[in-house]
Amino acid sequence: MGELLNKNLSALIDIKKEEIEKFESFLIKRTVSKKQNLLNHGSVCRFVAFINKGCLRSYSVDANGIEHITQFGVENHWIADLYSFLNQTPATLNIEAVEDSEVLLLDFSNLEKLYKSIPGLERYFRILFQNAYTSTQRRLNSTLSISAADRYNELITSYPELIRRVPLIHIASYLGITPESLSRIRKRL
Amino acid sequence: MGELLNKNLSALIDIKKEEIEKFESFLIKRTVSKKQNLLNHGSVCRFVAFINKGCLRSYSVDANGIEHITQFGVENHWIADLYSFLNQTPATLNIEAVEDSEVLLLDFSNLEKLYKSIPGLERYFRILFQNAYTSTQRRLNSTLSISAADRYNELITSYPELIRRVPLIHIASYLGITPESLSRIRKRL
DNA sequence: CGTCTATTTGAATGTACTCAAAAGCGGTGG
DNA sequence: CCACCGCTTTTGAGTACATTCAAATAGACG
Repeated sequence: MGELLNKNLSALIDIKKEEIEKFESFLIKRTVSKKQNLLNHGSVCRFVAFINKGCLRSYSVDANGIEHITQFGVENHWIADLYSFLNQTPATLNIEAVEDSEVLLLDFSNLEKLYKSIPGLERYFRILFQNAYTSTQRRLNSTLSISAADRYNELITSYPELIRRVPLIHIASYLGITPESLSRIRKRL
Repeated sequence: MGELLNKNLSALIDIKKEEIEKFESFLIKRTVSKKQNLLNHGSVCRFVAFINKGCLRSYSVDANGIEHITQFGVENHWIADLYSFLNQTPATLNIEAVEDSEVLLLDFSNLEKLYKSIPGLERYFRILFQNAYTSTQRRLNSTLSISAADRYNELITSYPELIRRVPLIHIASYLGITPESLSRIRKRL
């Protein structure tokens, strides 16, 4: 079901074959076609999703109707409205497929069970959250420290494939600027 | 040594008395007086610090010499340059005491040892990072979605004591605006 | 081929910025 | 205890940059 997930787990923790099988037995496979939503804001996020194939984005919509992208997720990464998931409160984020995608869903109550029966998972998610935390901190710091143009350059050098897979309108949203501003930044290069 | 830490641990995980004692035996107590640095950017962050008393801030300095505060830490919270700590690379952040403070330092190599000998710690830090991650995401989202004035209001309603303990110049830096702008925002209230 | 969305371009606007300076405040030493 | 000094906060004026609004062009997809 999840060779990719299998590798992902094994790369971070020592985990037995039967533990992986158990883990995978709790996952639900789902396909999400382009532009389709995996999560709608307002409903509780009942899962974390491991991306097997494709690309998704999570975003909020502000009071003026402007979208703000919190995360792009590609193969081998997890995506969710984590705050909603952890507190089982209505989501503030939407999650939408940028490409036709395939995800493995892990349910909230199942995750709690799995933490108990596969102790190594605590370590796995500890490392995952640790990395997610530091990269979000770095992104926040960039947002506060450097110009949109520099952030754009940083982004395309760190994730060059993103430009090919994601429309600029979403890149602009991720960077916190308008599509018009991004267009002008790109013209100057 | 750390009644506060003791409570903090016990609130999140099941942990035995002797495990807490073991944990605490690896901690080094240190006082940091106001304006003194606990960490200088450029040197490797060898510790995570649990704040027993006082208030510290972590911040970066950008190419124009402007400070950007990544975190305020008060009693019962941890502070570090986590990226530097985890990768044992030179820190990009400075950590400075805003008030006379007392911290308990946990060394990098000791933490790895403790993860092995006290399995519950994985869970403890998993939860800690999980929370840190979601709150940083929410802060990032606020930075991109709402005006500085609204972010200021959000901050003082969420952490009213911060205004009393931290000079406005630092609040401005945390919000990503100049002290002049913050002063004007406050005048309009 | 036609429609819908993404991207680009232009012009006018506004908000936060910089720079400069004054006022306020806290702490230290004589 | 008061005077001074340094740092914080406020205020003012001019500027710069991304934004908004509008419209044209380009691309993707059925």
